[in-house]
Amino acid sequence: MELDARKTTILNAIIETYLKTGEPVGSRTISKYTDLNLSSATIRNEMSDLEEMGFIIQPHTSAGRIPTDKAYRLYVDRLVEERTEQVTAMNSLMIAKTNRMEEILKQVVRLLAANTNYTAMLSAPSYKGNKVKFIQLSRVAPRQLLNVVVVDGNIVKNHLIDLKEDIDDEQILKLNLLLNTRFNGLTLGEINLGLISNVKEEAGIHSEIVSEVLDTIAEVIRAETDENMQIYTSGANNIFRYPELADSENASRLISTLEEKDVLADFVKSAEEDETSNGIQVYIGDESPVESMKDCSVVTATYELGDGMKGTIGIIGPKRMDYEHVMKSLKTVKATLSDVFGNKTDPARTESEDS
Amino acid sequence: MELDARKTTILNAIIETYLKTGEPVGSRTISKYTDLNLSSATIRNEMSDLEEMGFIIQPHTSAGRIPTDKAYRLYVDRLVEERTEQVTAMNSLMIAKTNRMEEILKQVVRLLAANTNYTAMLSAPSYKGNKVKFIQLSRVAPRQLLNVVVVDGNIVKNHLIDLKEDIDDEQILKLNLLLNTRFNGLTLGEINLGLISNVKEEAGIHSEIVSEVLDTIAEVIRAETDENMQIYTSGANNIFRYPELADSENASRLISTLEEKDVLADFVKSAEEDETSNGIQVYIGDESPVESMKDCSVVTATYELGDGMKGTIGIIGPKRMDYEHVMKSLKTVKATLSDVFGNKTDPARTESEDS
DNA sequence: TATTAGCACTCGGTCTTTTAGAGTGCTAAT
DNA sequence: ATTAGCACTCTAAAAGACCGAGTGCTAATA
Repeated sequence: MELDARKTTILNAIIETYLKTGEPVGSRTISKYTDLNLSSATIRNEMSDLEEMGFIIQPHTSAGRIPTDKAYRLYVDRLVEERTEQVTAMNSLMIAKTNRMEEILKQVVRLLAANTNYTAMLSAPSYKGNKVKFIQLSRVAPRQLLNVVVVDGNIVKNHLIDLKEDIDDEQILKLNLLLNTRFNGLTLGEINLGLISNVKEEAGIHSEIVSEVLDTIAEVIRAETDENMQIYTSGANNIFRYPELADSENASRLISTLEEKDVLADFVKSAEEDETSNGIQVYIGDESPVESMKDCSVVTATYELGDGMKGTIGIIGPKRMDYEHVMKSLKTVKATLSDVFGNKTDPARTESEDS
Repeated sequence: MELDARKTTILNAIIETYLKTGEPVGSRTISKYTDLNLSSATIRNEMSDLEEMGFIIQPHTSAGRIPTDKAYRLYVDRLVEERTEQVTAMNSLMIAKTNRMEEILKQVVRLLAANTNYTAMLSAPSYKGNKVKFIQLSRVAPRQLLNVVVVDGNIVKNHLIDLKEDIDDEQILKLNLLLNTRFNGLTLGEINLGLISNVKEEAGIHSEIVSEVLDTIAEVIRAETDENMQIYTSGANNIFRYPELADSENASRLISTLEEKDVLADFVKSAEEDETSNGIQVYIGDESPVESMKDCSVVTATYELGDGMKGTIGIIGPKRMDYEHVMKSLKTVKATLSDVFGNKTDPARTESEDS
């Protein structure tokens, strides 16, 4: 069977009506809603076809129809094509001036949730692949060294090292020189255990201390490549706005996922991998890799701050979410973030991160 | 009217039964449950008295009675008195060895939630009042300085400073000297704007740069005294276990509070202020300063890591929570935390924090 | 005087029945 | 190909019936 123009119109009308009301849509409604001027009987026939084709289903015999995931997919794909590239300045998105990146991100995610009435998530930009710019050891106390690593994007990592034996200033100087010569310009990913053991040998003298120091650095790096991604969420309570998500069974699982951020982190990671042309990704129901979101749709976008720093923003809502609005909002936020943080000399960029 | 022994016994029976079932308790139940050997009629008379005294109420005419906040308060106070000081080793509390403080805290809060079946919260230890141990400026790029501040408790704060003009090594050295002389040994709270403007004058030369640097430091400190307390929560979904909290109205508000951590931060702060003898605090219903927890009870405990570093752990649950178990768990966690982190040379302590 | 048995009464919860209405599928007419 | 009409289905909501837990009161009892 062919999905001709009329069927498409009808299907669209069904989807849009359902997005608004959340109630199954009947033939009579469509007959009035569209400008097709068809009687409900005709619509019924078409609907019967559409059901056969798997685009809509009846929750029960004598109810109207609701869209299936397949229908949503069609709808979203068309939306994406239309590329309403008009990134309208979301004027409600007035970011209060703060210097603290973290605060800004929290605000952004809050705004996003408030603006859409869905749940919003945001992963802080991660700086995997950024180059080491500066390494420094300094003495804090007789047997305590502070190790600071600055990487591209002005991210600062630091770590305190407790030593078993003393070390004098000259040795520290030497070590600093060595570290900078060997590691500068490398990405954290490139500084692997092999390289580190190389440097250990090279250091020779005081290998004990060097070893300790390098182990610490290795650990910092490992912590980096690990999945300790910062994720902020907001508007979890919005799920209660949508009865189909609000039953305690489902809500409980969702809340749990949102609270224990690690599942979200995995999600974000995989979302960053399946890049799309316009950077926006839509997961409808089962398409999402997260079990607890089987009844939701998730729309994500990746934002970039230059320097290869990337993060992800996402909206989690019912399948009948207002995809158009959500995608527009995400685009706006994406643009805004790049705008605010993209500029190298912006003070907000000089914010440091913890180790 | 007097709250005599028999009334107390009956009230206790009511509370304990209600804690278990969550259903209003009738006279007949009590008549069987207690070893008083009284008929339901007698119990009814007593219950009528207890109601008049404000300890129990009927949700509706023909229902049993449920305890009021006043009754819970009585019950809890007695529990506290009994001081079951036997901090039993919560053997399920096997903290996996990790070096990252943050990870440990997250695990602790998760365990606490799992162990009690309520919602748990935990504030990371804050180091207000700790003394500056070490300050260092170093050049990262021609017009970029890295400012590192280490305070007692081995907390590292750092901040990058972008300069408008160049600065040479000698000047940096001088500044370092100045900063350490003037600020070492002071608490972050003591380094106020007045002192900073003093130092600014003292520096004299290159006041432009010094000014910039000091402003940055001032900002770091301000950020500290600000309420940017780290708070972890777990088991928010547990509220769905208790029907009296699970209606979407209430759940929504609770979830929202748990997600936007700032209200919790205020709570924690005030909880740290009203210290009790045994360090455990119980807020029943309206006693809690947080609006959305009017239908909950909250039990908090303050833990200390020496060095004056303090944090708070808390349990949020229904008023009919198992106070005894909760308090025991909190005590155990409190002890465990001090144990794990209290030791100065423990590697976990050398963890740094972000600025 | 304190306790208890007994009884009428209340009222929320559950289960069943009824009803209204939305929607369908099918058929016959256009 | 479209539509009007009709019988049929099924849900949600309303209405009623009923149960039972629980109470308050009174009169009997120890």
